[in-house]
Amino acid sequence: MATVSRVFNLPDKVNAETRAHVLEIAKKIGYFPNASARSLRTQRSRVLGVVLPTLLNPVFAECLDGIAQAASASGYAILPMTTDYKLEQEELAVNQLLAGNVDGMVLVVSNPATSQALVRLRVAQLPYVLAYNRQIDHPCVSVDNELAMRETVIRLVALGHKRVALISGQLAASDRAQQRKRGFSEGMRSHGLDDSNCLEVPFVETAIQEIGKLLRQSNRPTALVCSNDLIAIRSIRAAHLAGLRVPQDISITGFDGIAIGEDMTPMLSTITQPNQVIGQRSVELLVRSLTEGTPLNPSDSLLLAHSFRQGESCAPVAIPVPHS
Amino acid sequence: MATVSRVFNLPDKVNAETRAHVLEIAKKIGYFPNASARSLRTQRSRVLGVVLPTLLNPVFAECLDGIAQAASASGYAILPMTTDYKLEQEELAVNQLLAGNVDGMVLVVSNPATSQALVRLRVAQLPYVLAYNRQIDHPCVSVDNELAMRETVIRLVALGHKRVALISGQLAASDRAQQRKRGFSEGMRSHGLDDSNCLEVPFVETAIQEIGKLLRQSNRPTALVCSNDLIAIRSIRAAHLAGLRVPQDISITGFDGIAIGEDMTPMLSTITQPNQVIGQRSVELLVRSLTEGTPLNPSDSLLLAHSFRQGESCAPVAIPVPHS
DNA sequence: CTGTTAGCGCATTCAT
DNA sequence: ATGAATGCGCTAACAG
Repeated sequence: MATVSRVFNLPDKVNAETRAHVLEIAKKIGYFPNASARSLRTQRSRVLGVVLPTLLNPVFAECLDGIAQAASASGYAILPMTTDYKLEQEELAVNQLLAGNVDGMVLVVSNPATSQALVRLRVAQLPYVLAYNRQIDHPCVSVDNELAMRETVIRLVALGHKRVALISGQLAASDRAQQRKRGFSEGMRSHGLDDSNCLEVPFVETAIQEIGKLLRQSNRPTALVCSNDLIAIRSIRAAHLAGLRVPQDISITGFDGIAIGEDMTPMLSTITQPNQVIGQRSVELLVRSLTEGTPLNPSDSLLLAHSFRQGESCAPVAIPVPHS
Repeated sequence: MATVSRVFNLPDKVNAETRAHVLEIAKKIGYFPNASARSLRTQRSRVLGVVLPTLLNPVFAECLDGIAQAASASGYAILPMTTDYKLEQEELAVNQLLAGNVDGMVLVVSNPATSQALVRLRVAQLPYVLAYNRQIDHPCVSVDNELAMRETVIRLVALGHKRVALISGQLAASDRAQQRKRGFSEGMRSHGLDDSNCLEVPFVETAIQEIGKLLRQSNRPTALVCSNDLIAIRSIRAAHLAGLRVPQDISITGFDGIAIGEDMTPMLSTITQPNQVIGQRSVELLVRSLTEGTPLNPSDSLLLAHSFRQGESCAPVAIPVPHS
């Protein structure tokens, strides 16, 4: 019995032919170690919990793909839960995962600074890594949202745009949205431009209409900076519905770099994050901590490089306002 | 100890004040039942395995979302694995899930008729449901791919199209692709049209170029029927790159009904499947079988309704060929 | 190198 | 309605 256990866990500590014999019989009778018993005995499940807002935004599906890959490569399974950006669900998910005996968690939360879910994790002493979030008190894997947005504003300004609006998702539900807004404002103000043109489109169902309304105003913006790709895609749609050509009549940028943006026409101009890599690195941090038994610190946080995908949804401003 | 167990599992079988007392103390010391011990004892993990080709195609992300919802609603957790359409990975995933003590599995396989993974499941006596696949020997939740494709061909023919090409993903890696091709052929032949115009684009990287090549031929098709939405989106791109307008110069249809197709311009005309519902129903079948202890039969299979989303990527053929 | 033993935390008899 | 005892299948410590 102990020998069989060794064959599966410490194969070197058992004689080669004994091992072969055991393996042969195992194959024959279809035996393999029972995961629950193993977990009970070792107090480790080799399962990682994953908490994401939704799988319906490809940015998180891509990230989960990376998480799944990295976990699998390290011999871990994953147990994903979605929160739909709701705080209660965030806590619920963490509790269920905690009850599920996961060894650690990767999560994307609404706001790390105020998250009760994270408090629970701290108390439970469970290792965790935040993905996409960025906050001084937690180990995070993310990009520099502010910087990326400032850079984008600079690009648009260089193309001659002066009336630029930010189209943002629900600000309260996401620290990323807030950081991106901050970056937008900084970028605009540093050029002496008005940063107050911000449209929050909290509901998917009505987003296109609301953006359309903005675009039909007489003094409409010449460029839209969107806080994520899904909103950018809807903005492009809204522009078309309003009779505007993208990018000739209006420039539009996104944020996230979801794969499908590259196959659209016009190809989405956007800030790309390495979504799969964000997932992978998060898992790697977690696994390293688990393996080495070293606790995870905020100082372990990773800031990954973003980049700008040129795309086709941005162009120089159409009719430069005559200067005097 | 037994009382505490009852409080968590059979609350009615314990005195109300005893229960309250236990619960209070549990809260205080942060106690909750250990999942591994419970699984070991009951021989059920309350975890469902999920095997999908990839999360990078939104169709499966949407389905997984449905699976996660339904599982959560029934008190089950899910353990997803992706196969990237590879047979070895399919088997590997099933084996790992089997070793992981899952109570049942929802899977999307390449070909149910030949899948070794399914043989393993049969042998292991583990309940499972196939999603998207459709095969007489297994319990499946799917739509009628052949019919949907025939209907689509009819629509295009009604718009005056005669030279219609099928753009398909890797046929060998998916029974759906084969069924859809069959439906295309049947539809074309029933109208006396040439059904031999089929382009297989196995690799994402080169798909757009290959489709572009087809579109630059002198006798190019006036409509493309694509075997999934991702390919349809790439076809639209290829058409634009070839200088063709969609739908004025060429009509293009998809299959799957991924949400993002609705926000594109032109809005994707496509056959929509109820992706989240496919996931939900699959889980419901599984859970019912698990709960009632009744084995799952091929006769439990569900055929869900598809529908055609009108979209904007189809139009009457531009220059009808003069008839004599 | 292999076998014996104990106990991980729980659900489930069987008593009470 | 509650408590005491057993074993789910495994790993780890120890003995041989």
